[in-house]
Amino acid sequence: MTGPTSRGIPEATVARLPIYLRVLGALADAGTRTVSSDELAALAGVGSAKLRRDLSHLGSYGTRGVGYDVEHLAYQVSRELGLTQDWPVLIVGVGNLGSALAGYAGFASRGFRVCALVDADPDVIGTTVRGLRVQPAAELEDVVRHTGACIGVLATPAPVAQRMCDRLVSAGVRSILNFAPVVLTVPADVDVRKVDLSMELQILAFKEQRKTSKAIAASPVLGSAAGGVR
Amino acid sequence: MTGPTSRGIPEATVARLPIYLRVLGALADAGTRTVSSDELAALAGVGSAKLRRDLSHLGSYGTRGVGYDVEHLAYQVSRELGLTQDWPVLIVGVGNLGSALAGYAGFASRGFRVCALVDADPDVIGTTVRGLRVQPAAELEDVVRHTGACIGVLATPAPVAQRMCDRLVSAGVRSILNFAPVVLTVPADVDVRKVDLSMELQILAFKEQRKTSKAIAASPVLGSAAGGVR
DNA sequence: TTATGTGAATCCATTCACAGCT
DNA sequence: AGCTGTGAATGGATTCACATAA
Repeated sequence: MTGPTSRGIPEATVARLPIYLRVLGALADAGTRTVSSDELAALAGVGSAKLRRDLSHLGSYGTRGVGYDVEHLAYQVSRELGLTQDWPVLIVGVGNLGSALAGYAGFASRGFRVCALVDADPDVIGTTVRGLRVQPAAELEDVVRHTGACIGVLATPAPVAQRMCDRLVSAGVRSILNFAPVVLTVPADVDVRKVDLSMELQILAFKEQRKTSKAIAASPVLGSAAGGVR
Repeated sequence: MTGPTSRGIPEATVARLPIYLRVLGALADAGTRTVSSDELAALAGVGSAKLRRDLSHLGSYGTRGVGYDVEHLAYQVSRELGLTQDWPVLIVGVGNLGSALAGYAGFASRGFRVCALVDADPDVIGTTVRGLRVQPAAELEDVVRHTGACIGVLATPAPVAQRMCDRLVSAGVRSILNFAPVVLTVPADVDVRKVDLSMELQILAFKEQRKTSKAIAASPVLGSAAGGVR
């Protein structure tokens, strides 16, 4: 109804579009004009059937017998993700992580513009980080209005994250990227994505543990002692 | 066969265990002895049926009519994730992000011990970051052997990430957390998890875009101009 | 002939609803 | 009476396999 593909791209597909976009960018930089679903899938680390299904949700941008035009597909993916426009981003909390984020090159290259930094610490307020003056957290609402920030990044300590989140929401921010190790409560029309650095490590630890115990079970000597009771 | 629950916890469940663990920790700190699936689910931001299904994969640690013992459940989740042991972590690349990670409190509290930092930049080598001397990337293999590092964290620029990854793998590291914006190629027995900071923002942008266009379509004035062709 | 796009089958995850235990 | 743990139903995502188009 609303668009070319009767709007409704699966969540799982959206989560992979940024990967495809990155690979397409690398291909374009290398001067590649055309790419097949097999090649693109291999570079992105997914199966080719999955890739074709994903792209089919955007429309028919491939050519049978040939493949996809790299430039054109990259543009279509960009547009679908909303990256053809400029997104002003406000970072709340300018500690180690916050200042690393402020300087992260991957943001600027995708249309994300860090437009303001705020912090509550008097020692940090007023200092310049990556060319931006850190503003007082007390004036967060003014900063949002003044910069037109659309997306808020929370890089504060856990105890104040919910409070800062509430203030972002009441100032009109409806998309939040949360690095603080807490589960935020927000109204239904606000989207929160959480990046939890230690969570990722925990999942790795789980898998590493399984690999290690499998290796022990497979060991002729240790295996019988550990698993072979009976 | 191998354990209490015939090994095979769904991927999706494993990804949520760290959330439950965090909430359980907060409850324990607050002195709560017992928690029901409804309460725990609400705090974790999931449905209670999903939570009970998830926990059922670990075993029967609840008491009908009562709920779960906070301490005991936290221990069981910890154990399942492999957090009752110590995981030496090596960070490769000590730029802004790498040094932020080196000081991240969430690591230490979950059994992850940053055991070494390496970098290729002569200006950085030899400096002390978070109490650790930065060692030369040239000696990466020696550092892995000497520290017994199990998990490698890649926080290098994109162009060198694959090379550093290869060297980690050949030195025996089989679990890698990748912050560099590239898709790494590794042997089948190596696990890689990728944290892509701009990817998360891109997904938010996609949703924000949908919200905005929905708002325009719903607007009596702008709606007809934007969407209602024909 | 080659490689896309997609029905159809399959697999996995979520949700419902309630039997069973305390 | 209350809450867990789980069959059964549902819903999404992945994979297969091929009709279709260049």
